[in-house]
Amino acid sequence: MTGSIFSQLAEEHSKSSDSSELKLGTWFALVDAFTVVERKLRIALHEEYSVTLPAFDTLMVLRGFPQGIRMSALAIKLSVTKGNVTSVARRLERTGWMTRQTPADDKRAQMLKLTPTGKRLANRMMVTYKRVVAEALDGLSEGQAQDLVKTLDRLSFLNEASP
Amino acid sequence: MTGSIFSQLAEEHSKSSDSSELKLGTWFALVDAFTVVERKLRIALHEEYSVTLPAFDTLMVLRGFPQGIRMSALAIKLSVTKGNVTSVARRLERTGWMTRQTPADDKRAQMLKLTPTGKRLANRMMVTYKRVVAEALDGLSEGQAQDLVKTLDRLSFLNEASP
DNA sequence: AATCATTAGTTTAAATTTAAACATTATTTG
DNA sequence: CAAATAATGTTTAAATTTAAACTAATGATT
Repeated sequence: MTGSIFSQLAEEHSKSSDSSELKLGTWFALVDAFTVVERKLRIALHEEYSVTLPAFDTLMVLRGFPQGIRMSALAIKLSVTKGNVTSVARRLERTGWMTRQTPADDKRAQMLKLTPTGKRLANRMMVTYKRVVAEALDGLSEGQAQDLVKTLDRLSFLNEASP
Repeated sequence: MTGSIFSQLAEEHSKSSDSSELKLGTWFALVDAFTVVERKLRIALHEEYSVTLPAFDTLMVLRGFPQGIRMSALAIKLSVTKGNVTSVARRLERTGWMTRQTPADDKRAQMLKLTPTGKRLANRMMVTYKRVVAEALDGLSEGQAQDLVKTLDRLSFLNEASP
C-alpha cells in the first residue's frame, strides 16, 4: 500500500456503478501510478547523476535537436511556461552541459544545444531512465502495454494546443 | 497535437517491437495524459476558486478526516515530504480554511481540521474537479475505464512504502 | 515609412518542492 | 532511571513552477 490519497480514492471510486464516480476513480488510479513511477525516476536520476527531473527532461529534448532548439519551442515541448525554461536553461549552461547562441536572423531568439559532455551524460542518464521504466512496467505484457497506449489516446484535451 | 516531447516520444516508441522501447513509449503516453489533464484541473481550479492544485489536494485529504489528521500523515497521503506540508498548512491556516491544534497526548504533533468555510469551499471545488475529470475521460466507455484501472494496478512499485 | 500587433525571452512575486539539518518530544533499552 | 533511539515538525538552501508584467525585436497593415 502506498497509503496515498490517490490510491485510496482510486479504490473507493473505481468500483462505483455511477459513471462519473468511476471516471474519477480511474483518474486517481492514473495519478497514483504516475506519482509512484515519477518518484522512482527522480530518486534514481538524483542518486546516479545528481540531476533533477526537470533538468533531465530538458536534456532529453535537446538530445532530439542536435541542430539546436529555441527557448519557446523548448517550453512547448516540455509543456511548461516560458519563464520556466529561462531558469532551467541558465543552470544547464552553468554546468557546461548546454550552450546558447543568438541566431543571426532573429536577435530575440536563443538557440540551445548540448555540449559534447552534455550529450554524453544525457545518453547515460537515458539508460537509467529506461531501466526504471522497464522495471515499473514489468508487470504488463506487450499487448497490455499497447492497449494502454490506445486507451490513453482516447482521453480528451490531448490534441489541444498548449498554453 | 500537444507538441509535447512526451506525446512525440510516446508515438515513436510505442510502435517498437522491442519490449523495452514499447514500455518506454507507454510510459511517455501516460506522462502526456497525466500532464494534459492535470493542467486542465489546475487552470479550472485557479479560475473558479483561485486555489492551487497542492492546496486543493490538501483540502481533499482533510475532507476525508473530519476528526483531524496529523502533518506527518498528511505528508504520506499527499506523497510529499514533511517540509512540504509545513508551508502548505501555514497558508491554509492563514486563509482561515484550516485550523491546527496540538493534541494533549503528544506535544510534538499538530492536528489539522477544516473550518466550516474550508469544508464548504472544498465541497464546491470537488464539483469542479469532477466535472473536468469527467470531460477528460469522456472518450472512455465504462468498461474501458475499468480495464484501465486494472492495467494501472499491474505497475510495480505501487505497493511499496512512501519515502 | 509609421503604426499596430505579435513574438521571444526575461523578470518578478508568490507558491511549491526536495533533501538535509535541526530542535523538541516520545519511546525503547540497557 | 539514564541513555540511546525514533518520531514529529520546522527550517534552510537550492531548484521549480506559474501567472503576469515587461523589454526588445520582428511582422503586418495601412
